Amino acid sequence: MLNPKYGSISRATVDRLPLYFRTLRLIKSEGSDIVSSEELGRRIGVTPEQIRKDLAGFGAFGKKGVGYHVAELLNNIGVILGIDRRWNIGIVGIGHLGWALANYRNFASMGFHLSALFDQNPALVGQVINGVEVLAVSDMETTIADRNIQIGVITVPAPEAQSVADRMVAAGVHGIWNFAPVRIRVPETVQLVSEDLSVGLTTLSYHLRRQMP
Amino acid sequence: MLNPKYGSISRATVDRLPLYFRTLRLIKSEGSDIVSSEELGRRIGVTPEQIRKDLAGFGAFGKKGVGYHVAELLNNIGVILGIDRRWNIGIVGIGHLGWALANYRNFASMGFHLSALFDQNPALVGQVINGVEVLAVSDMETTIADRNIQIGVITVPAPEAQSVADRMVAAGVHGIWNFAPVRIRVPETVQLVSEDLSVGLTTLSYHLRRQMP
DNA sequence: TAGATTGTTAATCGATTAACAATC
DNA sequence: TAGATTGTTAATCGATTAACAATC
Repeated sequence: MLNPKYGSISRATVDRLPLYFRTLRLIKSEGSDIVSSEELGRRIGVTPEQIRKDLAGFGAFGKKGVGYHVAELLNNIGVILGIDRRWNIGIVGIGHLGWALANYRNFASMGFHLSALFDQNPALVGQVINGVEVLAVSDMETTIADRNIQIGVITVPAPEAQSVADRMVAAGVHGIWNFAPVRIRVPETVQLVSEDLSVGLTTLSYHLRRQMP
Repeated sequence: MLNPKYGSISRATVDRLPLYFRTLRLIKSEGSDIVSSEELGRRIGVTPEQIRKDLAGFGAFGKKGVGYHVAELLNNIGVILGIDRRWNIGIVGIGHLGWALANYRNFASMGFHLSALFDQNPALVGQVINGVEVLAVSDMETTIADRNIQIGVITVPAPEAQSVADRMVAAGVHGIWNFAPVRIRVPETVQLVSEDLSVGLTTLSYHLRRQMP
């Protein structure tokens, strides 16, 4: 059963859930019906205690002395993550990264449906990427409303990111996934997740420098 | 001066340094010579105490009663992050994402030099992307050695990622930046940073579900 | 039943925040 | 000098790890 007292879940836990989900899918595809926190932890690189603690925040999904039923746990985590339903997403800025995201097939298997693409470059408008036509940025507001787009993806240059976010919010998106390397501000009612590709590479460089000066 | 007792630095601190660096660059380009932890924190969305604590782990870069000299701090953080030198990177797997990374111009401004591209698809081999020719994956070992490539980027499908990583390590890379959604194992002497694009979108979905059931 | 493994409480560890003396 | 702001120490907060009773 699902624990109703949500909210006391740490950010770190939420970030691990997709890892659990992905690994459970793999385990299921291998034909296992049952998995222990020990085995799951070994494959992900997390302690069994951590997994049990994380899951216990949402409910009691396992059987003592047995383990977790793979298909059942997968289903429960899917519901928790909200990927048991369909989310319509729209990408603004069809540069290299936007184009790559528009073609990312893995998203579909988690309920994310590519509903619209936008770019300000007239040469791109009208082109079809992964079955979706690129529209002018001026069409953004009406399209977000018409196609019931809940999630906006920002892949425009940093200086334009805030204004795109503002327009997305005004048009009614509930969440923004930002790839522009700049801090964006949105109302508290809108969920914002920002990615920063340069952090990873720079972290690598930091550790390499320690090692080989 | 730089504090020699490195090593007690938290992961969270290292992850914030690139943000400091990026924002200081912006502040410098705006013409400011001096910045306080208060102002820097306001722009990044971090408390001033956090910034002072983070920086103090590496040395005393500020002037009491005054603040931080922007150019000087920028230079110091650059040295700490190891982006004051050149790192040669090679990308394996020129799909949508590999292609986007090969074209990412921001990397060059932080010392990352695109030195080689590899793909197993014969149709791609010989093509030139961002001035660099795509080579066959079979050429990987010799090219990594010849071109002194220190950082390998993995953008191949998950099932192939581990074997590509093994070959990179054998060929002598010191760090791996992995985008394949799978856990990769490397020797302790090799630095590994993994990105998982699906985590961000799934986190968004999790929070949206809380808000609009 | 005996062995295994969960869910949960307690102990530890680490990171953030608050406070303030040092000093420009 | 007075005001401002750093660097650092102490207090708080939160997350992870360890331990174990419950129970399949």
